[in-house]
Amino acid sequence: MPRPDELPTATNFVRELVIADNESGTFGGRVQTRFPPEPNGYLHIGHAKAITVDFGIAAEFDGVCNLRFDDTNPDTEDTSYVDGIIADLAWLGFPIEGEPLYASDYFEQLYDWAELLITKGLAYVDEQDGETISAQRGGYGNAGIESPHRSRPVDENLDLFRKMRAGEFGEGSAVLRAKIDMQHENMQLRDPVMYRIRGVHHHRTGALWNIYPTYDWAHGQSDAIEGVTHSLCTLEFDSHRALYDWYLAQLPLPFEAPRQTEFARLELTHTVTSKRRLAKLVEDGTVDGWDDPRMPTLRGLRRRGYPASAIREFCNFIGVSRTNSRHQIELLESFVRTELNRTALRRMAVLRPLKVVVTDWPTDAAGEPVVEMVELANNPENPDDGTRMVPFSGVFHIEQDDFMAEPPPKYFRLSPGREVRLRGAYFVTATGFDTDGDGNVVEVQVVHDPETRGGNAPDGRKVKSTMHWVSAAHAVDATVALYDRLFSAEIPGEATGEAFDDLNADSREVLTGAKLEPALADARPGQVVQFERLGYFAVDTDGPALFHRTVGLRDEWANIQKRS
RNA sequence: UGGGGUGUGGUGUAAUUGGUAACACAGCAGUUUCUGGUACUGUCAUUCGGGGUUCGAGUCCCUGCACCCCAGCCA
Repeated sequence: MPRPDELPTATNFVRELVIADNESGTFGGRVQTRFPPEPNGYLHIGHAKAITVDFGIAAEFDGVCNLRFDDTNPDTEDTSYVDGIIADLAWLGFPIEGEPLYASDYFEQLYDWAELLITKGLAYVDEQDGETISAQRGGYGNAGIESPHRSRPVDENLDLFRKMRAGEFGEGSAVLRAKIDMQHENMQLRDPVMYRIRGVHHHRTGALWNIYPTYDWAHGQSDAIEGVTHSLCTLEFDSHRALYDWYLAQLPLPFEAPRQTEFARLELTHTVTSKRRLAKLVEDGTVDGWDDPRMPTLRGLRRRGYPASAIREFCNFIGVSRTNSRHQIELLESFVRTELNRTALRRMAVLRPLKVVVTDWPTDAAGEPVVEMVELANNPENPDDGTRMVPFSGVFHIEQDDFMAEPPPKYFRLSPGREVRLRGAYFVTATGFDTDGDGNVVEVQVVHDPETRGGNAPDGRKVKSTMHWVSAAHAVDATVALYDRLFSAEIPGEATGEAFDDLNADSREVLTGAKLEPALADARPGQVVQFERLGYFAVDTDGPALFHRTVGLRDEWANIQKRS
């Protein structure tokens, strides 16, 4: 199978567009993009796609991609998000050099340009309230009504606008509007608001400004100031493009006007990515925080153990199109498995322990059970990772799932009278078992074949199953958190219209009695290892007393059970 | 309701720009295997519906249909 970084990257319409621009010399062969998050939340998997597209296109054509914070709305923005976004970006593999850019750095230029529009008779101050303005905008197919202030003289507009800036008007008492066309079929062009009055503290400009530009007035102009050529954004801005172009056409730009191109945002099954919903999950305590391993945030995925490279490869692979779609989260998981299969060290851990006693196990001179060390590969996919020694003795734990008193067809694991292999150790055969009052198996007795030491039978006989195990006397205790989809429905909210109706109440199962092989005591925070036959598990930030299941292994037995 | 956008297998993305549907995931059937993992092999669509142009259409034309976006002083 081709390694992820060798997988063919399909072309896409954005790349084709840039190539065409370069051939026609539209931007003089220059390519510049930008990634423009608003600092009011943390980055999530959807941003990861935008990031790989924005940075990827720039890199591919030897251009630059700047990180620019779109901090035009002080109501919700905060420096802590700025720092968080920069950190997440670096983790994903896109460290920024030097200082990031901010739309707020251009407030003065934006203001000057606004006065220019007023002077040209293309903008006016409107003192009507929001509801009135909204009502006058009309509706789809319905006429708009012009504001009574629409035709006030330039001087009056200028005077009013300067007073807005000076803080002489109260919050919400006036706005600056572009004078375009109240009958336009594109609602975005029905005299959009350019500035609103806000009396709140801005995370960078403090109390300097009383007025703040809207997204539409700030974004294209910021692109132009920076020399962006290809302004890539998501589909919902399609109807804003006409406005983007209109503003730019009225201004004396230092560069050729940038051009906006929209593509579909990334949606995943069983996942929500709207900031509002993610914030609510945190606020309601449904999850532990923005970095809860169940969150689709970059910090959540990171804590869960998702390798940044796997996320990048996934984003590169899914392509860029204009089709609204939702990718199966299984595809992302397959990229995670592919990467982890190559890189994760193998270890043995028993999540739900069942005690097994080897009744014919030898004792030493002191009458203690003999302890043998068996050698196991750290990663069969990568011999360079070497081997480790694991203690084996007469009492050990296996997975409760790995023994059945009455095995169904196709069940290959341990059951009375059946012989299986303990990975790297011995062939054992079950001779008996004990149950508690409820009929649960609480102990299994086995006999071992000394000839099979190391895991192979000299007579060449085969067993159907190889199982993992952990010596009881040497086991390290740990807690393991198993995760399932946060939302049980493929499309959260599809049935009822409310995503939270589809919350999976069992998205986390915490197992406190897990038994680990000794080597795991040295696992580093954040390290991801494979628990053999179970899946990949990430060491918690606080150390190996807690593991998070990143993703399970593909499970043929589970499929067989599902079918019957 | 006006405008804009999008329809290719179960899912997502391709198709040398009119030349006989590719890749991945999922599924199914096998091979290999000291992980029921990995790896490998095979199998799984005629391109939203209906017309038309053409030797030839996923690509062009006509006509329906479905879904998404736009009426924040959010981005």
